[in-house]
Amino acid sequence: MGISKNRFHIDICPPDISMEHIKREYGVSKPTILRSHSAFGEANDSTIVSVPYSNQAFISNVLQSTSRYGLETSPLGFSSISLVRRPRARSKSSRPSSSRSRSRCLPSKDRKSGRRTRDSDGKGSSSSLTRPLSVIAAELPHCLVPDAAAFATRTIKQRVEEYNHSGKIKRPLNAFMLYRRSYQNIAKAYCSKDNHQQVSAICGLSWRNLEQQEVKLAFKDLADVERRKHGEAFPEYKYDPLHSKKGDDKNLPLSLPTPDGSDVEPINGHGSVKTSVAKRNRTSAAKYEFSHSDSEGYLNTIDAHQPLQARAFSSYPYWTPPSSHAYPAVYLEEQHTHVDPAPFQTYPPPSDDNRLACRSSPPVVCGLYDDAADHSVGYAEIFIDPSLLPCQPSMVYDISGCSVSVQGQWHPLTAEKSRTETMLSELSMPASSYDAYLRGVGGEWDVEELEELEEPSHFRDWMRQTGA
DNA sequence: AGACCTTTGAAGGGT
DNA sequence: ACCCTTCAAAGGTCT
Repeated sequence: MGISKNRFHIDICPPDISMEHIKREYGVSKPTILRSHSAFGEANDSTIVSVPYSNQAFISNVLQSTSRYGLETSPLGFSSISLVRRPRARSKSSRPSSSRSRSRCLPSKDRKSGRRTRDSDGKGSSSSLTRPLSVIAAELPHCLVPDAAAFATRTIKQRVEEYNHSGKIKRPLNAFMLYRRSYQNIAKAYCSKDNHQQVSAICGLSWRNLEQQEVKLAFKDLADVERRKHGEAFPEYKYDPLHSKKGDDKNLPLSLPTPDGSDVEPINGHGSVKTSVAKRNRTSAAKYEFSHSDSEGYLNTIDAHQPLQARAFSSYPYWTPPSSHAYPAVYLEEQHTHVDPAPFQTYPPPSDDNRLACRSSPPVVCGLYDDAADHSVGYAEIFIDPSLLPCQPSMVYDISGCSVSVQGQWHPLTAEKSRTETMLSELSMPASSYDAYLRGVGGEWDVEELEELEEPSHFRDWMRQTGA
């Protein structure tokens, strides 16, 4: 849904709320139903209600109500976003081969100058953005903020697996890319669609003009970690832009040794392999001496020094697909470490392969990344988006003996067990969701009868079996 | 189908 | 040292 200047739209799903309730809930006199549709392709019709906003009380009402209703767009200080679309670059056949896009035709200095011009002349996007995304994110607990620290500290095994999957070694993310990755979901809330031109513009504006220096320094530190870990995973990798042009390197197979010395298949990459052991002399001066095995300490260090962006790094231990706000999102993740899993619990988000019916059959149940590289004992953790629970978001649940983290707090509880069972029963999840939960995607998981999991001990046993 | 768009920053080669 | 280019993400848009 687009966002208009004076109204914003709420996706109420299912539409079991009366107009009177909407008026009372949101404090608006004339809500307008824009459309009804089947948001999940099933019987769960969704009603988009357009309501005006003009005061803080209304905003507060909306934010407090998002535990039950999905918030499609936010009223936080934004007017409509419109980008002045640049004329498309000439077709490949009609332009010089050395230029691949309009922007790339320009010197970097001119490109940056062009960005400033677009911003300064008022035609740029999100000129009404007045607060940095990190601050806005802290006020939108229902929005996902991917864990940049967890991303930057991905293990060598994870990075090699990514390389095996993509067939090429990706460049490490710089500070802005980490920042953009963290707050893109916040920025999306102010885009008409998942328009990444707008997302980039919003993130760029926030990063360039609004974000506090401490936040940027923290992301730069994470970028240093990302580069260092990338170098550890691919010690022979060397960025080679002259030979990495898309399309030009398709016939340039590279044989890259893995960190453990074993050979891998030749690849098409955006890097080349140095025959010598010499690597670039990294000029980055990490503020914190940090080993991957001590990511918790690293995060604590960051949090102690940079309280503002702690929200960004500690993040939330769950992942909420954009279109499934209205239902609890429950994820299942294999944890293989006895260390506080906070740095690892959100990355990577469920892939398309193991994401279960996020848009088709809420509640969502996901099997997350399974990284058994460094750990031997696996146990299950379940994550529930607290903003989607029909109760206070600060509650901590314990599902069948498994620790459950809510709002970044990790508490292996025993006292709240019955509450969880009560909560689950109150959710009235359709049988198909349980089925999906048990089956996984594409039949990758074993299917067990629901009855066998009614008892917590059964569930725990089941998790141990499947997690072994 | 695949390039383009949009952002910042890293890193390479060339001058 | 400076300039220029490419590419990291990412999904809609365009050719």
